[in-house]
Amino acid sequence: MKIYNTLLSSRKPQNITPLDSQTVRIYSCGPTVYDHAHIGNLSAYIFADTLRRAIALAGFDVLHVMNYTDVDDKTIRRSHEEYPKLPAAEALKRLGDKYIAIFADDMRAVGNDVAAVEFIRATDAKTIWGMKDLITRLHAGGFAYIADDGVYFSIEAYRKSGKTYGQLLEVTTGNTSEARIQNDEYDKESAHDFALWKKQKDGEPAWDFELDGHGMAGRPGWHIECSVMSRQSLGQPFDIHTGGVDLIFPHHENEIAQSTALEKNPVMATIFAHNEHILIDGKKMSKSLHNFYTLEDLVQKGYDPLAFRLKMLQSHYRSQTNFTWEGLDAAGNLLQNLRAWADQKHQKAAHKAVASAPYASLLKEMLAASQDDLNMPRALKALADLAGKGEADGVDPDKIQPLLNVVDRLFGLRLAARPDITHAQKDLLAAREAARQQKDWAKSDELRAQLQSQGLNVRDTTSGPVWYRLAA
RNA sequence: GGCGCCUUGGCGGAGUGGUUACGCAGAGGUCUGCAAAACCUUUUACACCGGUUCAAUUCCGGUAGGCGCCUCCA
Repeated sequence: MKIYNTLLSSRKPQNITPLDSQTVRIYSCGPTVYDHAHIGNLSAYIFADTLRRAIALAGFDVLHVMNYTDVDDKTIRRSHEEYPKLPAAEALKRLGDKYIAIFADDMRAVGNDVAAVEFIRATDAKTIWGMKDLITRLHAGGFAYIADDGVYFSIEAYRKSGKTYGQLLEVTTGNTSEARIQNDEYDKESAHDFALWKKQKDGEPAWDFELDGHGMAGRPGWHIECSVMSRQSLGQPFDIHTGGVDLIFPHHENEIAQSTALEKNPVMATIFAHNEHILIDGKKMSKSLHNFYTLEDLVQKGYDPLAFRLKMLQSHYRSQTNFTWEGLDAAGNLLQNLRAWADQKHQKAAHKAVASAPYASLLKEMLAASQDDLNMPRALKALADLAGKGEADGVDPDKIQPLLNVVDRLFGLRLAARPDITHAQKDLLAAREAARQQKDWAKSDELRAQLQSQGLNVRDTTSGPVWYRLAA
């Protein structure tokens, strides 16, 4: 199983070989829970979910952890807006609870297996303790310094210790943007230094912290959260760190620096895997550009969240995908066709003995593609071949279910457990067929209209009528 | 300004130094009482200009256009 590694030392698809030779340990940067996730956010988690699925199907055990960033500027600001009467800490907690619940619903809706992931909140007591502990040790080790508004990490100290700041991206003074230097409003010593801890400002929630005799009540910086949560839950180094390409720098670079400053081994994770962004009208989808959609927007327009998942799987995770309604329509139609294929398992008229060899080889290709840097478009081609063949030839009642089970484990499209139609609907179907046999076309068409009103269409085959469900 | 990436048929999107993926959509036809997501056929794609090669969409160089990161960000 190969996956592309963003680390400069690799920058190519790399074999996944778990450090403990058995369990692949994955850490995925999760959402900041201050608002609904947009579909670009969700695409990152569809990527992480699919990666875990492919690794598991490749035969490894997997330990998958994802964090919730539930304390930062945005969450604090929003918590004041939504809960102005509550104390700051309580408001923040409530806001986190609310958007975590919404996020979890969105995750399930797009087919991500939430039960397979361990979620951790940045404000969990254990995480907070761990961050204070790490900051204290970084300070003692000379990698952190205290400024008026908080504690900062010193890139210079890190470099002087012989380690590389710039494992994911060449970092030089030459590629520091003018904006970053000019808009620098913090008390840090040099441009790339970043906050480990921020002192409390008026109205902000705060955790007690004393560092080297200084009262530092405040809150953690963003990067330190992931360093601590990943180590607490997975150990260090671990196998794969995922996130969107926007997190490559500075977030992941900073995580590496914090996580390895005090270690002999400068490796935080063996592989860093990043997904590309969704584009809208050729531009990155982002909250600041106001060109984003939430899952709710799609649902309100009548789209199935799984059609969005399928749309994402139709393009490679490392290529930018332009999001269009037309494209979502296409994915929705494909999803409907796949469901029609899967639903044939309930119908004798669509059953037919099929040789195992073609099923087996397509299954093999499907898995091979997923293990080749998560080439889901290629895997989907194999699935389409299989499903297309099924529609043409009928499905084998003995082989279809085990096959659907594997298809679901890889794609997460929920094709395996689709229910049969009701007895009443079966009776309608039989009555229509009887009318047809008697060439009572009027009655036959009337019964077909009835079925259609219940979302069922019928096609007449040489072995009898086969139903399929209309959209939704 | 620095670094990196991309450019494939109506749309989306794989892939390959020589044999027209795949999905969706359109057209024609088959089948059908009519239908049907069924079947067949079809719409002769690889930004542009050079180079390497027997042969380039595929390799190299350049041009144009686009995108991303360098600042919160999936």
